[in-house]
Amino acid sequence: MTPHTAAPIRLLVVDDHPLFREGLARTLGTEAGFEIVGQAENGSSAESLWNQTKPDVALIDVSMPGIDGIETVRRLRARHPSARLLMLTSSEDWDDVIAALDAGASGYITKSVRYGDLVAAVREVHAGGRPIGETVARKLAARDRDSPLTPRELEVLQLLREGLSIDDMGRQLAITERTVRAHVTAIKVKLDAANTAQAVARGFERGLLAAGVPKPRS
Amino acid sequence: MTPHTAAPIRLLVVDDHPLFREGLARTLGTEAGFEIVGQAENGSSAESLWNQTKPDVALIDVSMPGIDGIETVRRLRARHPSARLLMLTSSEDWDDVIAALDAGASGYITKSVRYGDLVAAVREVHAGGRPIGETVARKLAARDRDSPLTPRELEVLQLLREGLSIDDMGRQLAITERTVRAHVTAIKVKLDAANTAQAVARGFERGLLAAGVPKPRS
DNA sequence: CGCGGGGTTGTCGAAATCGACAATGGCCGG
DNA sequence: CCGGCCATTGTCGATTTCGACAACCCCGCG
Repeated sequence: MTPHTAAPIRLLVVDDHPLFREGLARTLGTEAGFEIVGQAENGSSAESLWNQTKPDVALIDVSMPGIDGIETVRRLRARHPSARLLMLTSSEDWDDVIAALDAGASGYITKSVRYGDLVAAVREVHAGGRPIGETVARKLAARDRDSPLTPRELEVLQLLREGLSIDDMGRQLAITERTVRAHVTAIKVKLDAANTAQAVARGFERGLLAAGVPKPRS
Repeated sequence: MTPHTAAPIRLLVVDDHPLFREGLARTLGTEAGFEIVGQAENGSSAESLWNQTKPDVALIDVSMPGIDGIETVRRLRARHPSARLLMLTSSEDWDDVIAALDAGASGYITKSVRYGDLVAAVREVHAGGRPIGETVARKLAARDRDSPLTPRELEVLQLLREGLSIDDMGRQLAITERTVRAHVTAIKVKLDAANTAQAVARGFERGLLAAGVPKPRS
């Protein structure tokens, strides 16, 4: 069972839910070849712990209060380009998947996987691989054709979802109402929607909008 | 600490996320006075396992594919009126809180609590208490103003999602535009939305609208 | 039987959105 | 270098929706 591991994989677990984090740490800690060197409950704590412990791999939850997982990845990446970061997520949010990989995550895995899959994923990341899971990979490949909207239009759709009026969106984006209307019109055409209301609905249906809370504005 | 516990609390853990369930089970299993007698990943499995193992307390996740936690509680309650069921939830959804307690859950606790709180809650449930957590309790008291939509309003929200105009909805529902408007207004007020667009978004966020395809019309 | 809530309808003017057109400048890839 | 896509802005009137009133009917509940 335990073939005298030459050097155990040193793990840092980052998750805001104590229950999950604790359970995960304890479970992985019993796994052969794994060593939990730290637990963090938020992004800033993760940063300082990384500096202190210099783990081999960090398991980072996507959604966290304050500095979220994506931002944490970005920051760690900036200071430690060789860091191996495996994202963990509960909901399969494609925006987050893309954002995470763009930010420099080595892998992306959902919390719905079986325990052994997670262990395998950690080992793969440690070995330099980029596990992203079958379902995630499949959807990721299909994201191009599933995103008929231009970046700007997507942005407008986000604001639309938040209930802003055309005027407010104009102010928010620092453009004229006319322009916003042009975008909204384009969105409705592209999503085959009769209303802004249906446009938003289509956004959710197509995964352009996540079910969670709207992203914080920069 | 004392290994010779007179009678350990026999626990059944029900959660669809293997990672979380496994971690929780292992962690609680090391706790003095606790014994994990089974793990279930869905409602039906939970039922049969309950019958087999007759646990003292069941930890049941709210959101699960297929038979969800609420329904599981309802079924277990029906067959085992004395069952002690502690609900676990990741998101603080008040509708679920109410539904769970109505269904017969003994307690309700969020996954964001610290580990010790969960242990305490399990013990409290086992002792016949009804822990519901401070935040949950506070919001529960205020559930009146969080009132969900009336059936009719929900129906209107569905149509709104499909992109129908006020007029079309009127025809569809065989009522006047004025009435539809009244419903729409009520929806926006209740969902705290500024637009129909945001109302739809809120519908998705609150789970009033499913991400799938709209239901076929009769 | 009265009370209250849900569902229904009405009116009004004010506000927002739509729709269809045309035009400019920037940037990327052929 | 040119064509095309994207973002931007403009104008026009027509249409839709909003918001805040008030009112009625029906039903279940105490």
